[in-house]
Amino acid sequence: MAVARHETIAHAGPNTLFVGSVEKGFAVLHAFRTGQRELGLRDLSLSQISELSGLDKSASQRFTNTLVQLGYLEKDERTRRYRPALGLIDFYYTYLVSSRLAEIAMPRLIEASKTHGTTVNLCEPDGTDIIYTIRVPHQKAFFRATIPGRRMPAFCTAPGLVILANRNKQEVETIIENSKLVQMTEWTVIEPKAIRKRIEQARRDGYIISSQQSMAHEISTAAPVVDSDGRAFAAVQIPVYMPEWTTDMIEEKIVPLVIETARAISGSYFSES
Amino acid sequence: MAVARHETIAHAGPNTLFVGSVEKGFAVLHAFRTGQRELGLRDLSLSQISELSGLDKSASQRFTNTLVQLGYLEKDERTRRYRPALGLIDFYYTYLVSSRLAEIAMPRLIEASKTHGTTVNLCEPDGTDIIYTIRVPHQKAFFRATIPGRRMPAFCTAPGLVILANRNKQEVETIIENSKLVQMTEWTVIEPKAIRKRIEQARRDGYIISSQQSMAHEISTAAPVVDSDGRAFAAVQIPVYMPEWTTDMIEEKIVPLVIETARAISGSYFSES
DNA sequence: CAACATGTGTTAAATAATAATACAACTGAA
DNA sequence: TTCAGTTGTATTATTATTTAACACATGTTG
Repeated sequence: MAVARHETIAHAGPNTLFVGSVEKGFAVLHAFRTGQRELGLRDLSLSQISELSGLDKSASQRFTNTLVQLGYLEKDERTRRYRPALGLIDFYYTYLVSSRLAEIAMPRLIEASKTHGTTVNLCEPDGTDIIYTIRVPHQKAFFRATIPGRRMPAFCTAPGLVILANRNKQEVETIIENSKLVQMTEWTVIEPKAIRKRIEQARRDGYIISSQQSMAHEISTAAPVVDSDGRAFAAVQIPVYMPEWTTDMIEEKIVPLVIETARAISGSYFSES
Repeated sequence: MAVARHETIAHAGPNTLFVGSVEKGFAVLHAFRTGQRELGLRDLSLSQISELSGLDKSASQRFTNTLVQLGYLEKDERTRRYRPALGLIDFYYTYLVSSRLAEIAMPRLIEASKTHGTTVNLCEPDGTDIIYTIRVPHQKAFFRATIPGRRMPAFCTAPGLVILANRNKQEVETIIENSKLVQMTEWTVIEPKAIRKRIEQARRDGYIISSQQSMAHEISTAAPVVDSDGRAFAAVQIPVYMPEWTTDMIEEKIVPLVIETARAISGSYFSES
């Protein structure tokens, strides 16, 4: 049982320096993300939380109560349901404010978004995913697609692929192997060979244009942000939409903008410190 | 001692339904926010974490380790310092994706930002603060001032004051009483009488223009987002900067835009459900 | 209205978190 | 380079804190 407690949730943090209660608290918070994705629910009942987090009823009760007291969840006393509360926003601020990358990138992303009136995003890799770190929105889009913190698979997104293009082959293989290669749209490329080819192409070009790979009508262009060794640790991405934009227009206007913005960020990043 | 454990950090969660370890985990994360604000540090050593969080060395060690394993902190093995990690971004997503307000507001804020090429923000009240929930940035500004999750005192910000203008008097008094009335700039109004007057004015007008109250050269305009009882629970805010914008221009262009955007959000909010 | 599901509160039991300690690794001054 | 001081790491016995089971209350649905 002493071990089972950790196994249940995720890791084996087998040593005495791992506090399981912290993990369980976060498990409750994550239940809301999966609850939204899988069940489409904004708020969850105690038993749903229990289900989604893998904690038993008693534990769910204690952690939920704790999170309410701390201001990370709020409870609707009428429906007895819980939902994420404003306190959670603090962590995004905490992350960004201590990120040198974000500080350098922000003004350049804003500038870039004004050039052609497009959305401009900064993405960072996390395992087999990329995460949208900063978004400067300009077009309306499907709500979830406009929120910072959104995760997408690296293998089928422009930012994911340009980042892989500037990583060594072993890393690329590891990511491809561990990715769930699922179709996001009917055009999504999921054959490892074809994916490697696209990465190869992106490495030669220094950018990538990715059409309808993760969302219909969306064409996504991205270029890598690299450190002094040429290793990518982020990407600048600009999405545009299909009837209005053609590949020719993108090649002419978006590609140079994306490349230049990414290069400027890379440059400042390792010159300033 | 049994009690002291809770007292140390913050609350009295005196019952058995409160899990102290969760609070301590968050205390470590918050140390980074205060560390950034008070010491200007991006990363913290173990002893700094201990200092800032109020946890002893052993506890800091355990919680820090736990948070690293969970992906919320990362450790630079060379300098032995810790910093916030990418995992923290998940919570912003979790909050926004389950917020009906955010979903309704997002497209309207984007639209509004294009009208005159200005930044447009959505703010929500939290105790004596307001928090910038969604930002659609258009102008470059002091980095920290551009990040979602930023907190500002309600009493000296346009969004704070318009929200108070649409709350009952008791709530207003409570907030004023509990606020630390400090000068943010040399023009900040900090006398309770004068603050009440500004709130009164904002109630009559349905909006507020606030000049250099929290930042030099910044003029901030805001209008309330209200529920079906007329109670404000958010605000739309547009900041503009001083040489370029004059009060007349703001009255003419920004005020109607802010009011209309806030009204549209309010309308959708309680019509859709 | 009954049967069921879900939420709430309390408890004894013992696991998992604690804080003290000792050791190791840096840091910088002499 | 050495040494003192500081900071980080690892281990442990102790027990306070979390646990899970239970019983009760409340709401929900056929």
